[in-house]
This record gives sequence, structure tokens and C-alpha cells, in this order.
Amino acid sequence: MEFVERRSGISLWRQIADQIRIAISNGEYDDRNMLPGEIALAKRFNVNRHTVRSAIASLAREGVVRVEQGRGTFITRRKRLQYPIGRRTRFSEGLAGQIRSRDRVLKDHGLQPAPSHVSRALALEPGATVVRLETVNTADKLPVSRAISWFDGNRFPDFADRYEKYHSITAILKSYGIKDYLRVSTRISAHHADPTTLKDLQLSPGAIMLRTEAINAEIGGRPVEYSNTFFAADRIELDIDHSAPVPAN
Amino acid sequence: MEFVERRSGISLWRQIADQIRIAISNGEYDDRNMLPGEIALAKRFNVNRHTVRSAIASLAREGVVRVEQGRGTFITRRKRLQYPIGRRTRFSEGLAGQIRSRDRVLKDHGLQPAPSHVSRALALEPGATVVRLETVNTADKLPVSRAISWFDGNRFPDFADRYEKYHSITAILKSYGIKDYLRVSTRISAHHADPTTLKDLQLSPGAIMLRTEAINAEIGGRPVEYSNTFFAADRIELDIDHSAPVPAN
DNA sequence: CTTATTTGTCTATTTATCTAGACAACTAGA
DNA sequence: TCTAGTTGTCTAGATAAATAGACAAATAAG
Repeated sequence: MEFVERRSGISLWRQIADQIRIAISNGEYDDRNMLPGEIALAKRFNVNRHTVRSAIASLAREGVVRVEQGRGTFITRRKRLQYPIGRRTRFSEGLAGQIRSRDRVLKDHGLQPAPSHVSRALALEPGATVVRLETVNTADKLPVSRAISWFDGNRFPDFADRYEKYHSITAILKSYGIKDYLRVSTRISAHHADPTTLKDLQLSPGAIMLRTEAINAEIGGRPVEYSNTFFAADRIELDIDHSAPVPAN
Repeated sequence: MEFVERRSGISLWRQIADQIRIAISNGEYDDRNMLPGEIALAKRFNVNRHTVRSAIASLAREGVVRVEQGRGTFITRRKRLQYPIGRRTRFSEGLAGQIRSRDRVLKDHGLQPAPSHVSRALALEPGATVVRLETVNTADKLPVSRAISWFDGNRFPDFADRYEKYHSITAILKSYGIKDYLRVSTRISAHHADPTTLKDLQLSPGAIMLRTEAINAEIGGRPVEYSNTFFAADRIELDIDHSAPVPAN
């Protein structure tokens, strides 16, 4: 008997949907590739059949299962994408082989005085001007992450303008003469998604986002990029590589 | 005006509590170290004052805020612990300096035939016998993570027994002649906590867990430990270090 | 064709959540 | 001491979530 908690602020159907989603991604139903019947699930969770139906309806809206009258409920998607993070992390390469199409849309950009955490990360003076770039990244037409990047405004004054031309951080930095850069640190946390992220990543309230706060530096060690990225936790996982650094090419 | 979504399966008070918790950890109220008044919050979220009160009551139960009649609502905790992950990751050292007390309790252990993902990670034959160790880790009396570790059952047959004596993975491995080991890979994902984790980490439904799936290997590269760790996402964040590997000491 | 098993729809009722308003209790400052 | 601003408590009603039961509609197998 599985457990759901009442009066917890999370409706029963939502708790059940969450547990079924986890079970699916753990491969628990891989043998038949379908869920148990509604009546069996209702008994297992000790709730009414209609409550289970609400849970399944929400999983169907997410595209995790497909319901067929008279037959049952079939699992349609199971695995998260894997996003590798290592010394040489590039969004443009990370998902290669896992998806068919990929896109990055520039949502917003501008110059601004650096907030304190930004100036600290980029080793700039407090209040120095920085370029702010906000993008939404899509894989197979589904948004997977939202990134906010900051760069030294004095060093890269027209960074955002060059985005139209190059469409890639790596290429823009190269156009400034920076041949290579490496990841220095990554801080990872998980939160309930905030309203902006819910909207940008097409999530529903209560959804989880994985947040990475990363610093990239050029070869000498000078920081060039500071970024906050918010991933849709139900669509992607992070794969950390601890192996020895790759020599610059 | 902040946004909350109705009929989403998450009660309004819970959505509001989640948003306030995020705002606090973003340092938005650092100037006065207290929340706006209930009436102001109700207006901002466009809900009834009683709904805001429910949200605040739940944050108070969590220990995030303290409410004082006639005065206001004060912020009592703000930052997550930072758990460093690098080539040399050791729970016993990771939180040093951030907490006063630390404890690890062995919850369960035993020998079992390796599930496929375990045998693959440890480079053993399918179905080989493995030692399974389940622990709950506590910092300042609050549980922060739950870990399940697997080791080669042929190589370390009495691993679990030695736990009583050494109380440390590193020390046990040393007792088997393994002087040093390094992290090879870490896979990170975020999920709604499952019932077992909710209970072990004293969380409430809808809470988020950060999951790491890690492989440690001895110096030659032979895997020695495979582990799944579930962190309470609202108490801890992961800090990835990408710097060059430290030489063995 | 019949039967058992599955999901789909409908009505009714109960329980929980949210809203609305009034007023009490407490705090800090004028 | 008075006043403005805060949280605490109570009542009542509206809305949403969950339960209960009955039966329809589709599927698969004998």
C-alpha cells in the first residue's frame, strides 16, 4: 500500500501522479509498458477511483502516458535527457545523439550594473557594467532550460548584438579572441519553479527546476561568463564528469 | 503582482509558501529581515489574508520564519548548506565549518544479488552478490540526506559488519587495503520525494529531493562503490568542483 | 455472440480549501 | 495614554477536491 497524505497542500491526485511518474522513470512497469488498472491503483493508494483518474489525466496531459478506453493506460515516455557537465560544457553539444532538433531563443538582453553575486563571480568591481543575456533552450520542440548569462560589459560591449550573427556563446567569445574556455565551478540546487520559469518552460505549478550557477573562465583563469540555468527537472538530468581536464585543442 | 494558479493540484497556501521561501533564499527581504505584513502579502498574491496566513504557518512549522503577534513575521533561516562534490568527495568532510554536529545512522544493510544498474556501475557480472548499505545523514540534528551504497559482495563480504567499528566508508575501505578512492562520475536529478524519503528526511509531501548517482573507483580505475543519495533540496545544495584532480596523499 | 475487463460519463454527497468580514490582542512610537 | 499597524480568532458562506455508486462504451478472448 502506497501512501498519500491528506491536508498537505498537495491534492491527492497530484501526489499520486508524482508517485506514478517516479515509478515509471524507475522502470517499474517496463515489463508490460502499461499501468495497472484504475481500480487496482485506487486500491493501492487507498483512494477513490475518480481520484486516480485525475492523476492519470494529468500524466496524459504531460505526455507521460496515453489512455485507451477498454484497453488500459500505456506508458509513452520514460527517460530524462542527460545533460553532461564537465570542464568543457557546451549546450550546443551536450544533447547530441539524444535529440533530433535543438533551438535557443534569445528572450531578453541588456547592459546593467552588476548585482553583487555577478560582480563577485566575474571578479569585477562592484557595480561594474555587465551584459545580461537570457535564453530559452529547446530540445525536440520542448523547452528544457532557461539560462541567464552575464559577461563583462567593458570587455564585451556588443556581446548581445553579436548573438544574432553567431547564435553561440563559444562563437561569440571566439570573435573576441577567446579561443577556449573551461568550467571552473558549478553549484546545483533544486527548487519549486518560480512563475517566470513555469511560463518559459511550459510547466505547471509545483513543478521542479534544477538550478545551476556556473562560472566559466578562459585558459589563464580569468572568468568570462557567469550563468544561472534553470532546467525542467522532469525532462533532464545532469551528468557530472570528474575525469581529468581535457587539454585545449 | 505575483501569480498563483488555481486548480493545479497545489493549494494556494502551498504555492505562496513556496514562492516566499524562494524569495527568502534569494535574499529579497535581507534589508529588514522580516516579511511584509499579511495584508500586503494577500494583496500581492491576490488572495484572502487567511490563505496567506496558512502559507506563513507552514513556513513557521518548517522553521523558516517566526511569527510574533503585533510585531510581524521574522526570517529565521535563509541559506542552504553547501555540499561540495569533486574528485575527492567525502560526506564526513563536506560540511565542515558550516555545521556544529553531524551524524550518520545505518538504517538497513544486507547482501543481495545486484540489480542490473548496480552490476553495470560496479563492473560486475549480472546477478553478482553485492553489499547494500542504507544510511541517513544528519547535520545539526536535521536529516539532510539518505544514501544507498553498493559494494562488491565477494570482495567486501563483511562490509556492513565493519560499519559498527569504523562508522566511515573511507575507513572501512582502508581496512580492506584500499588507501584512496576517487569520484568517477556523478549523475544529478531532481524529483518529488518518494514516501520513504519523505519519512526518513522528515519532509512533507510535495517536497523536492536532489538525487545523485555516483561511482567511486580506486586509483587504478576499478570501481569500488556505487551509491544513490537523496538530499532534501530545501536544506542543501551541491557544489561541483571542476578543478584538476588532487594527487593521492 | 457472450463474457470479463477495461476506461468514460453521469449524479449526488461529503469534506477540505478559500473567501469575507468583524473584532480581539499585542507592539511600537508619538 | 492614545493611535496606527501588526497578528490572532471567530463566524459564515462559496468554491474545489474527494468519495460513492451506477451504468455506458470499448476491447480482447473464448
